[in-house]
Amino acid sequence: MSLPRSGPVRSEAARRAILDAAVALFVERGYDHLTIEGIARLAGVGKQTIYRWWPSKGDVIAEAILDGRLLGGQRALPDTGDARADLARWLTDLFALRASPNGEALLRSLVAAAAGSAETGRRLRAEILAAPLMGRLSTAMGGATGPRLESAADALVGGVILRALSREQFGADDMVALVDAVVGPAHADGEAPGRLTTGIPSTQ
Amino acid sequence: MSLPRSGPVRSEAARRAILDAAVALFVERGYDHLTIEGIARLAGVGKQTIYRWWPSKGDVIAEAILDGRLLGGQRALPDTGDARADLARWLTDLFALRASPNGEALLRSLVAAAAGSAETGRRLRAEILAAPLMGRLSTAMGGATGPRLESAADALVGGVILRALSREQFGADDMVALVDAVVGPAHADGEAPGRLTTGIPSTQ
Amino acid sequence: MSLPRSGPVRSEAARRAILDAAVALFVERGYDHLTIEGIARLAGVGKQTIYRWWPSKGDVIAEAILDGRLLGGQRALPDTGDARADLARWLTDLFALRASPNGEALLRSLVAAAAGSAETGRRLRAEILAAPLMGRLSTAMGGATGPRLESAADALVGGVILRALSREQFGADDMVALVDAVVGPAHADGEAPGRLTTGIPSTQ
Amino acid sequence: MSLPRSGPVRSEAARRAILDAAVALFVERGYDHLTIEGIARLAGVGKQTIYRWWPSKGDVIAEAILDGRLLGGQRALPDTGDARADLARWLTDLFALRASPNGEALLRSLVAAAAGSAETGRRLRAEILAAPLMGRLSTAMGGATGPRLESAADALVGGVILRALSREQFGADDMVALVDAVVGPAHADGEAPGRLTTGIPSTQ
DNA sequence: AATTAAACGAGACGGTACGTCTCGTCTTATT
DNA sequence: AATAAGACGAGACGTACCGTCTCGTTTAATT
Repeated sequence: MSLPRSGPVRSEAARRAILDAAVALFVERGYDHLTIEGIARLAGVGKQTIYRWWPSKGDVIAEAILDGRLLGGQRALPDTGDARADLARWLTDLFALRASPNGEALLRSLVAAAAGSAETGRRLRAEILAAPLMGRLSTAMGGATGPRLESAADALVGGVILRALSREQFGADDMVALVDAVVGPAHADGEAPGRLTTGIPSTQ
Repeated sequence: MSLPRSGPVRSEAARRAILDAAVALFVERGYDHLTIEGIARLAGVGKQTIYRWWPSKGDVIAEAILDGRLLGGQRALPDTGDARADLARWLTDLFALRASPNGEALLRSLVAAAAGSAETGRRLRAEILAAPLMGRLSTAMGGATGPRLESAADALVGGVILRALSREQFGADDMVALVDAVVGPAHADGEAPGRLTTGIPSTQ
Repeated sequence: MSLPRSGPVRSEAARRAILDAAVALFVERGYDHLTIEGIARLAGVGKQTIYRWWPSKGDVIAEAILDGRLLGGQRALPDTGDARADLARWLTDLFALRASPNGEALLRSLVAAAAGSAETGRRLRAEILAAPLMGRLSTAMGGATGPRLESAADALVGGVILRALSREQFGADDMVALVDAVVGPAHADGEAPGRLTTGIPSTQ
Repeated sequence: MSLPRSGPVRSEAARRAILDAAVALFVERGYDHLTIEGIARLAGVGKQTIYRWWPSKGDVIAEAILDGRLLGGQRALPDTGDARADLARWLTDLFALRASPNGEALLRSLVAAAAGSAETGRRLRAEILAAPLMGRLSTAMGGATGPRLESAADALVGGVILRALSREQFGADDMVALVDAVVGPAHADGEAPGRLTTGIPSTQ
């Protein structure tokens, strides 16, 4: 039951141009050098067209994330059969944002965007902590679910973010240590990895 | 062995006024509304006096952190004998930045500052991950040290940061779950807390 | 043949406010205490609105002169029938810029503006050497025109300016002497004023 | 009756270095780009050493003029026997400040300095209107002296300055016209130059 | 020789203004 | 009515100088 309305409808072309431009500038210069004027200029769009549909640059970025224009590839997770190694590998990729040049700076920029915009913060976590990660992590933890699983996921991703913020080197070994810290170390014998030895077999 | 130099010496009064003003404005308005002009105005100082000694507003904040003007109280950790509970309590405090009004927003602001300034990032992690936390965490983990301990600390603090960024509610229960995820769950019996109950020592 | 352009048109209100403010500050404080920020402040206008339309404060003043906001009254010339006396009187007025308080300082300020801005220099001379002066001077010189007339006008006005620059006193008598020097002295008898009495018309 | 004073005496080396630096920067960049800091830097001198002895940059320039570092060559006047031609030639030189590159800009800069500093104004006129010009001009005017002569000199030099301010072209012909306007035209016959040929003595 | 005091180089300080950039709002002509 | 364009008031950016004020060193005249 919406009011019938005449006149042109929202331009999808403009919307796309804006998001494309925003992503391009974000990747190139980072969140805090990102400006509405710059986006409008690059997109060939009037500033008002941006302000009409998004309240802030943070929300433009949030929508770009939702559209998969940022972080899109981050959802895929390798599957080598070794869940722990897969997780470590995926975290390494996250840290370097898929090995793109300046990927670590880009991750920090995403964090800055998240700090500045509630919507971006929500979406950033939702996208990173998406199904593949949670599934594999649950497996590695012997089927954990609920708050315990969520906390573990937060701990993993948060650990990576904290290292990125501190500009510390963070190599593959550290990622393994991080996974160990959260999932528990692998066992010397052939037993399934897991924190508990209650006899309930890890289904990994 | 520095070159002897004549001329007036750096004004400690100006330095203090600048850091005080920066902290006040940071707490009040957040990192991205923090401006050099605002700091200079409030501190009663010329802008050049700020630019003379700090390359950016991020470095001013970094020095404020180092001076203990921000996060100062964060180093203390309760000691009730129950290391796990103490850690959970301390994380709750961190999340809400010692229960100050807008404490969570302040934490996000610190993250934004860390994202924007390398020095702030380094110092933020260094100050948060200071001795008390590491000591207690090591205890709770059964004496872990080295990369394993650092990773666990990153995981704990990073988990809190990620939640803060995502604007999710994060109550005391969630903190306990986070500690459990990283340290391992408490035991029903009186045994020493630890991840493994098999008697097999952590080989890490 | 200009490109068709959409968008708002230049604000005449802003233009007027800027010129008014510039003139007020110029008269009050002189050219070298005139600042763009001061003009913007007094005019209630953003700085960019000034920079958008004028490249420098000199050009703002140049436009004010062209608008008749400065020197406006300078074009009128008394007409008592005695062209020589009229010229001397007018030069006296010019020297003291119509007897305004600080008029002489104002004249020096105009000279400073002319020295600093090409456009102001052009307009200053054009406005001062306007029709009334040239007409009367031509009469006083017995109908001179062309370079000879222009040179005489430059000599008269330049003489006044040089005295103003040197801060020498320059009274009515000196003005008469200046007119005499350029136009030639009055004759004792009732003959027409002029330099040559040979009856040979000046062909210059 | 000065108080006995111990301590070092004013450094002549510093004084010279300052004036040299001031002249160099003035010639290079013009009066309004001339700064005390720039002079101090180039002279290898503390700012206070300048402020100790001169109240403003205008007074530094005024002293440089007095020292003959600026306008030094301007006092010489050619002597070809034809006073009118000599004057025209000298005015041409003045206009182009002895044909130095940017000489005309330099003249305008001197005018700006004179407009801004009383002492510079006084000295500028005094130096330009020095003995050689006055002598030759008096000759060309048939022995005029006193206010009449001064007025004529002002008219000549002022005419040149006004043209320089207006950025008009001003060639040798115009200089001749200016001399004619002030001194009177040359005669076809060999008679002595002068304004009146009637034998009626100038009553001035 | 020791003392005293000013001149000197260097440069930190609180300020003002520069010219540029971006903000978010508003106005126009076009589609 | 939505758009591209862009003018507007506002104000922060980082830089350049202002004129004043320490500093520590150097240099003379006076003790």
